[in-house]
Amino acid sequence: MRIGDLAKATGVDIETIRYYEKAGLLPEPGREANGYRAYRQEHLERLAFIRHCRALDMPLESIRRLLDFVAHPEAECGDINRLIDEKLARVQARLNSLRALESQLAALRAQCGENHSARECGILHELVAAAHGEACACHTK
Amino acid sequence: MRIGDLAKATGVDIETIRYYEKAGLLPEPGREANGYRAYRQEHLERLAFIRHCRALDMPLESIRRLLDFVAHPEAECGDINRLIDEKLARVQARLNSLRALESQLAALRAQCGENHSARECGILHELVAAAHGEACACHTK
DNA sequence: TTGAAACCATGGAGCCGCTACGGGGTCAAG
DNA sequence: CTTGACCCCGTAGCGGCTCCATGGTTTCAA
Ligand SMILES: [Zn+2]
Ligand SMILES: [Zn+2]
Ligand SMILES: [Zn+2]
Ligand SMILES: [Zn+2]
Repeated sequence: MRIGDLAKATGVDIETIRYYEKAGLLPEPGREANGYRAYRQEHLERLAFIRHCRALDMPLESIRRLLDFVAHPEAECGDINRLIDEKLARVQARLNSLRALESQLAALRAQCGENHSARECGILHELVAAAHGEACACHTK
Repeated sequence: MRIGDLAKATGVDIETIRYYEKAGLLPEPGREANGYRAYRQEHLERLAFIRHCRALDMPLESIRRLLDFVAHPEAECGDINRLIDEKLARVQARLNSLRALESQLAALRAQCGENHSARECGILHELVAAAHGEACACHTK
């Protein structure tokens, strides 16, 4: 399997595959006589593993650690749980801040109805007023 | 006002202030005889404006455009509305994908209760199985 | 007066996870 | 013999900082 075949089989961009190799996530494949990378089934599975973890938005460093566990199945899995728990906590924290952000933006947006000159735009007014230290619609409460 | 005073007054890191200047968001201040930056009230307000926008997670490019409106109050504010609307849409899209991610991670986490060897870890099993093309707890639905 | 601590300056590298480039080599079909 | 589809490598760019190295300036106290 050449890199293009692997890319097609997994839906991963060729450059990304090479990047994973350089990042130490994907083991260096053998080479054909002309220097082309020659992949085998194990690479395909490994790449699928990586992409599945990426679909869960795990950072490459976490994936590296998960791959270590795959390679050393005798280790205790406590770190795996912790890794997921921490990721979950980060996602929930981000959810909370995004929810707050959503209502702030909505409050700000409500300050301007139709088109008019920027001078009279409620949105711009809020932003400038807040920069002067006054209360703003988006950050009250 | 020297850069350290401005930093203290706004809570913005000194390096970040210099970065905003280089990025064209903060106008170049005058200099003291020794080359130190000399800020005035207008810089403080401008920086507060920038930070307030950043608190709304607006990218620097959007802030640049908002500052253009402050400088040109006769322009129509339609673009301001659009800017907020687009940001709001992006926040909501991100919220949706994060909500999905949260339940995926929770489902995955539920695969492993207590500590045991990685070989028998439900989490690792799911991830490896998914890489083989089998169904996984996190992505069934 | 001296000397340490705290401030300021510049330019460049590093973070993450790619993505896009530029400049080349390889190989089969027409 | 040329075209096009592949492949190789190395480097730079994205955003929004953050940190570093190296060196000059100010400010205070001993
Ligand atoms: Zn308006
Ligand atoms: Zn606000
Ligand atoms: Zn487990
Ligand atoms: Zn899954």
